[in-house]
Amino acid sequence: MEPKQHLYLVDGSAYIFRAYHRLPPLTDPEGTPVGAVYGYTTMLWKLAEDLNKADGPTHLAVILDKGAISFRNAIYEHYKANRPPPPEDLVPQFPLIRDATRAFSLPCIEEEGFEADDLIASYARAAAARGWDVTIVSSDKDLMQLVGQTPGEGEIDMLDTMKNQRLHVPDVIEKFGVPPEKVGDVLALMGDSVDNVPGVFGVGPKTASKLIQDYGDLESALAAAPEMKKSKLQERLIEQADMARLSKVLVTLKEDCALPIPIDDFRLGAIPPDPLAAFLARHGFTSLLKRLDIGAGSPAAATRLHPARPVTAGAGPAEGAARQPLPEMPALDYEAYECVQTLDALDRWIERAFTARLVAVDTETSALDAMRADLCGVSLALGPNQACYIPLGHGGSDMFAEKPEQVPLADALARLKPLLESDAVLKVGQNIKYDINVLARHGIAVAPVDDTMIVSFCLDAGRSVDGIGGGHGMDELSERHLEHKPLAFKDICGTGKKAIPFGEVPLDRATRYAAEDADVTWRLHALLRPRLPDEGGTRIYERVDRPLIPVVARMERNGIKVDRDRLAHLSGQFAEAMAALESEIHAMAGQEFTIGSPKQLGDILFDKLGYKGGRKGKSGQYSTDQAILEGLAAQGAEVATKVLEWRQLTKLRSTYTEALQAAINPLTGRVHTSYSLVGAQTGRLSSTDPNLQNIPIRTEIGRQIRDCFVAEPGHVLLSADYSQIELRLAAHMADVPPLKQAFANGEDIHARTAMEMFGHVDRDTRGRAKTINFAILYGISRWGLAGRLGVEADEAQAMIDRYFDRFPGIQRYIVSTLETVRERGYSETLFGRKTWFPRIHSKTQHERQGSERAAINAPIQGTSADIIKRAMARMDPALAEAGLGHVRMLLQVHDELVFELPEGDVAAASPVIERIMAEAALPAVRLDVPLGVEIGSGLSWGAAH
DNA sequence: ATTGTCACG
DNA sequence: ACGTACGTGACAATT
Repeated sequence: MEPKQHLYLVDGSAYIFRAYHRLPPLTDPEGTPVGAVYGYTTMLWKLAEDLNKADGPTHLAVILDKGAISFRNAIYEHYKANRPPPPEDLVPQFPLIRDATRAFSLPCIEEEGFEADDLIASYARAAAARGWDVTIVSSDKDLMQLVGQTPGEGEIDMLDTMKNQRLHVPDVIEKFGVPPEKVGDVLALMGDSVDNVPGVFGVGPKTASKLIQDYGDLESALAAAPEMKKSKLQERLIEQADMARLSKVLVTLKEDCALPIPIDDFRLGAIPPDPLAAFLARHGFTSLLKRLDIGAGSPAAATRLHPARPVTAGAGPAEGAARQPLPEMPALDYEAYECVQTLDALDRWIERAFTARLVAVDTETSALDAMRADLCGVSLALGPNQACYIPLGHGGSDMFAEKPEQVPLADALARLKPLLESDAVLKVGQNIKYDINVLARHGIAVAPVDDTMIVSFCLDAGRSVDGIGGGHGMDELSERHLEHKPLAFKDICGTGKKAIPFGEVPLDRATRYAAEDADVTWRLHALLRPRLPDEGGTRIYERVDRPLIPVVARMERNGIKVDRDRLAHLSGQFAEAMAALESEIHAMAGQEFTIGSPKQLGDILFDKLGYKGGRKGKSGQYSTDQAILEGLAAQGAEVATKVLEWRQLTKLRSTYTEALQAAINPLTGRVHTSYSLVGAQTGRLSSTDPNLQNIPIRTEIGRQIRDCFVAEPGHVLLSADYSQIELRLAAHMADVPPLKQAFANGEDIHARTAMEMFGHVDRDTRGRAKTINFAILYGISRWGLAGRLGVEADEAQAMIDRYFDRFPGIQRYIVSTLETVRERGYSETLFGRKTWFPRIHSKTQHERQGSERAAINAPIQGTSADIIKRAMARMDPALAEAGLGHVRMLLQVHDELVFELPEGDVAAASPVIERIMAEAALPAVRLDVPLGVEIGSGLSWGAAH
């Protein structure tokens, strides 16, 4: 049995007139008269206070008149013609009623051609027919026709908030002498001078009521008139029978209007305080504002957090959950989608979205790069199958070509902007950072947002095995959670040479594809988002990853400047050197071959030239990787040295000097990478297109590429990086006193390790100690360490044993971490980020051990990622507060942040950046070790180190 | 599409 | 019998 629903319908237009006459002529700080608005606002406030009561409304909407003309004017041209124009200082208050309603995040309905009464009647009947109770908040006598209860349906009553009276059937009978269904007949006879309903002249309330009581209804009374005793009344009843009939039509409410917004959308949720506070502040309603801040008795009191939840297939409303069970989601229906091609249709969707307070959004573009792609359209979803596509850039760029009917881009964006920027409406996306950036380029700052991809990541990171079954892409999520395979992009646009841009796809197919994406996103959100609190994902999602979305989006839009000429120059140098090496290598090999082919190279080196190196891999191919070639070089094989040099140059040239030039965005002149927030299982970011997290630094020749990343004239690049952050975290997490102490004292940690391990420090022992330290972080194996150090496995084992001995805590950490991962299936960072290890119990030793090493590393690497993410999220506000709002954060490279700022601001910005990074774990986690931050600046990235 | 190699933290 | 450090992404050759 469905819990009882209770719909409140507020007659907003009628209310404002009453409020106007009852309240003093207040004006707001801008001088706008707001007396009536204030009255209206307090009325909404009072209603909102009932929101959490057991017998209060579950659904609510405000209904307004739109325009002065309705269908009744077509029937009777004098209808409402007597109305005096509204007072001058009331006129500017009409639009504010809508603003006030929006400020409460309540739906606001108005429909051209119908009066508020008709919409109220239609909604009331529709809701009652579903068994809902309905309260009409009004004192309009016309609406009293609706009061009562049809058997099997819900009850309709009225509420007069000014008199604080509820009106039921007996009250109507008392007022009119007839039951509600006869009220229309009474009204028809008596007429209404205000609305200019003629009625029968000389018949007032008393007479009208008496006539209907005596004869049953209007027609019977009119029919009986000739037999009545002669009187003025009888004469007029006969004479004006038609006027009475016309009046009946005028006072009869139209109860079957199309409902512009489904009733389900009126579902109440918590009222977000921010938009309300902004409204109250703007209009100087300080006493209400104070009550809101205090929280006592305010409508937002019960739920100060963001309401962030869907409306119908709810993801667990804060306080209304018990009332509405989660309905089954209907199967996906492509026919249900709407292609929005007119401004009116668009407005309707936007209004509905405001009402729903949660909308899934997806943008379609001409390409994958958010910083270059053109907008083709936007899709919205408000519930399962309630989705639309708004084409905006279809039909190609040819100005003269015939294009499908579309809302002009600028108009559509102007309408979408308030919705997409509204604090009160949560925008849900799958990888919404992309949409944020596309729309940011059109001047829309999308916020607040939720991201299904990131929700999935916070729940299920690492769940995939070999990339199968645990990814966070939409198609994959849809198949996994919705058992639905969405239309494939390539089936819509084709693939390869035959591919067409999305803007060329016919609208019907585009609508199916695009609206489906929004629909699926909405459904995924409804399914996944409620899992966060149940599965311990809320903390990391709400406190770390979600706040990072707009931050990373802005970094991507900032981009970084690269010196194209310098890159081109380097490229040329590399090419020359490569050509020289190539001929030398060919000469040494005694033949020409493709040096870049490991297969050919292996055959030349090992078969033709006879070097020793051995086969490797199931392919039966010779391995020619760096370690092997270095081995050969050590034996005196000069070819190997040349090949290594050649390889380095080709790598640098193709991956960096050439690719980076191509990556310069022609619109901005800068390089904009794309960060993935779900790219690394540990919680690290990853960078693509281009990858700016692997720019060379280790070799001199590679460093020249870093010098090509430059600041704008008058500016510098500032690089701030955590020093040894993972080792510091290991010292804390494993609780290793000597390591903690060394960090507290600011010692050279590798030297300290060398001292502990070997009893003395020199270049060799420090280098070996460094290797061992990293080995620990990565989950050590005797063979791995042996290979790295060039010693036998048992010697490596002896060193590991000694390390465990000198640094007590490390072994305990490893054992207990593995124990928990084996037991629970996941590891956790200090901030609660989970990484799953589905193969921790694998029967294959190799797989199992691989998982074990990753499981030892994940909490450390992941905690480091959490910390820098927290620093990033706090950085812009901190800089702004210090008057450094123009300092731009450009890049993140795992333990490093790169900024661009005017040269003169380095001294002011450095301590702010340093502090935010060093204190990023606080207050959630108090580390036993300090977080060291090193800062440098210069004209290029290379110079900033 | 997969493999080998190598750039980064 | 295997094949070793954790986490990534891009390119070129090869399938």
